[in-house]
Amino acid sequence: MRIDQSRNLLNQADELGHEARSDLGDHAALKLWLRMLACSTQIEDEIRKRLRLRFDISLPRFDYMAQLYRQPEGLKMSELSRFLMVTGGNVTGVTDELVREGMVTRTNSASDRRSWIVSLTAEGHAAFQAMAQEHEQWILEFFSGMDASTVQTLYNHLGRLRVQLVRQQEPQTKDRP
Amino acid sequence: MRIDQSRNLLNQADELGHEARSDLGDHAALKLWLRMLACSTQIEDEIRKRLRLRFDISLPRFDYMAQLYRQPEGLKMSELSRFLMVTGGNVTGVTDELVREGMVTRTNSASDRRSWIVSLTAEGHAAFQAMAQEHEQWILEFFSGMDASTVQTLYNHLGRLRVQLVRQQEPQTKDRP
DNA sequence: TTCTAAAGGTTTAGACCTAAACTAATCTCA
DNA sequence: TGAGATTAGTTTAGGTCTAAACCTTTAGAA
Repeated sequence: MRIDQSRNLLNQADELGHEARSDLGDHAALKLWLRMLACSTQIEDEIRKRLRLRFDISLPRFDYMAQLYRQPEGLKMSELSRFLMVTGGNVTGVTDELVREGMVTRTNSASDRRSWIVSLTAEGHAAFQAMAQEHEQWILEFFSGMDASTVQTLYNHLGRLRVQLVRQQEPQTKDRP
Repeated sequence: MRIDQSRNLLNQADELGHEARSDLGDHAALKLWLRMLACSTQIEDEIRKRLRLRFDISLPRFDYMAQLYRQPEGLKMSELSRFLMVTGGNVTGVTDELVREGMVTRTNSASDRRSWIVSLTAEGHAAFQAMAQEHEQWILEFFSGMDASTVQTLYNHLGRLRVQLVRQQEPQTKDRP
């Protein structure tokens, strides 16, 4: 057979999935990025799979409910769109479905007749709480091989990375006097 | 206004995007995961945007060409499907498009009349090379705030994480004697 | 007030992906 | 050898997302 199936797990991790765009140069940053992407993709896919299997819900809808869960007073559609980083049309569709299933309600905004205020129903609140609890256990499982100080180190480094990314990609310094 | 818009960048990084599923508990692993997801998503979205802008190509097609680039002798459709972690139907569609644009060719397999061997044309090879070079510069830019030793540390930690994930999620030990 | 620009939300067309049904070729093994 | 299982690839129906056109309401300026 052409493909050597007996290579060890470490080499496998190098070649599986996204870690394969790097054949031009081999700068460390590129390799880091591809490995980070591979990890994220793998975890996200597994979460997606488990959410579908255990609760018959998609990840985008889970994220939608998570945003409402932390905002008991509800959110405008446009705020949801911004927080979830998806288009308004998408929010409209997901909201329609979740309303149909009794998970959220649309209320007229008192101050703006164009707006809706969307919030979780009691049923939606309870449903999300149950899902979130299990979701957190999955994450603990995925990272169970990493000791606490390593987790903290990674968390700090990625925090700095994130700040830099935000700075790089939003260079519009809109100073309002 | 209800939303405090004057918070600093660090707090912003905490609350933007995916880092918002964590209101139930606050275990470190969960926070790490959400931050890692936020970083990956942000970088990936930016790459997607730039690929579209500069080369009018989608990220999936870029990844497809990357796989062929490192396999000059070509790949079977099924191998592409496995390496890219997408369904066969998807590979069929992307291949059709890239063939139509002269980037790849389908050749009959000598040993298996069911199979195609897909490989980059000379034009496809050159096109990918140009894109990959620029792509790598983008990555260097994104990680430019991180010193070399930090990059290496992250790379190693994520390597161990990846190995563990593979172990956890493929527990089927198919020993063939 | 009234005209215009902007913002909130919806609809529509289309990109990209999957699962499942399908055809054709290959493999297995009694 | 030959029936059944498996594998390679394609097609189809449907889910999720986006961009852009659209309508309504609000805000700002003359």
